[in-house]
Amino acid sequence: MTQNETLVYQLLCDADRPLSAYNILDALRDKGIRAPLQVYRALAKLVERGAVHRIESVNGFVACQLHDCGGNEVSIFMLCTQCERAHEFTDTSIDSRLQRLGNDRGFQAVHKVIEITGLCADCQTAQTAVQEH
Amino acid sequence: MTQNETLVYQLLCDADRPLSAYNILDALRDKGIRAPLQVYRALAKLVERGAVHRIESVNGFVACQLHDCGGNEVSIFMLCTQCERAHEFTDTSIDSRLQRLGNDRGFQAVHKVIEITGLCADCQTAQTAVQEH
DNA sequence: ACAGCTATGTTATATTATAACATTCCAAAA
DNA sequence: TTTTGGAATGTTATAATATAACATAGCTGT
Repeated sequence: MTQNETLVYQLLCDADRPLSAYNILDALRDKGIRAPLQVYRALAKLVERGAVHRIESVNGFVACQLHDCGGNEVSIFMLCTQCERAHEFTDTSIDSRLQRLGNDRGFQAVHKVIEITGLCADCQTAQTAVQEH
Repeated sequence: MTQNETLVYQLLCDADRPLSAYNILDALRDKGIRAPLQVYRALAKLVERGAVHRIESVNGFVACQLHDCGGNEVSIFMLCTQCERAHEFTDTSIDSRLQRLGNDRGFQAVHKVIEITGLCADCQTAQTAVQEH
């Protein structure tokens, strides 16, 4: 990994939620990162390599949470609108079903995005507690 | 539907691919649309009503292609990088599996995004033809 | 040394989206 | 009829996200 990629990757690993490119830029200013392109270039490489995933729904980036995520299986993200955390899963059955849906139509899939936005369990209970209060 | 919503909706219905908000703005300038907000406001209403879907992977918008798309089932989009067309499907099995995946973790889903990017059947054959040529 | 490739840096600009505030329009209550 | 309250609209400015174009540096194999 190059210098800039390492910086960006480490930051994403330490973060507990997806970061935008400009979040990253701001966080790494004192480490020598000065322009958006430096961040976007590092991100592009990391994403290409599967070390980082782009979250389309929030225009953000997270470090891959699955050690075995070689890019073979689709990652499924659950995104909490409250705490902003992103949890990553895979599901073989959804994966193969989606694959077949494409095959049936002769569609040659290159990239798949599955993102669920809502309230995670923790934030639901927190919210209920406030309401009952 | 209001004036602006009608304009935007008609344009999207006539389009054969997702349009960006600024595509729409440009196309409707001579119809009285002058500012991004007019487009974004119309889009927000149309999306809320399920008449239009936002495509996260391309930051674009398409008219719903499913007459029965009441918003109950998740829409699955296949996006061709060549012709840029977006085809919309639903799949009960993926839908319920995804729902269960959320339920198992106590996640309260509000919105789901499923988008597959790649080459549609037509563009694959077109591309093969060129290569063989 | 030098040729070619990758990474880097820098400035400018394109694209996507929203904030803040003023105005108009219309329907329902007085 | 007037008023008044809400929705829709319009306008300007600006925020947030992303890429183009070009210059430089560093490294590797010949």
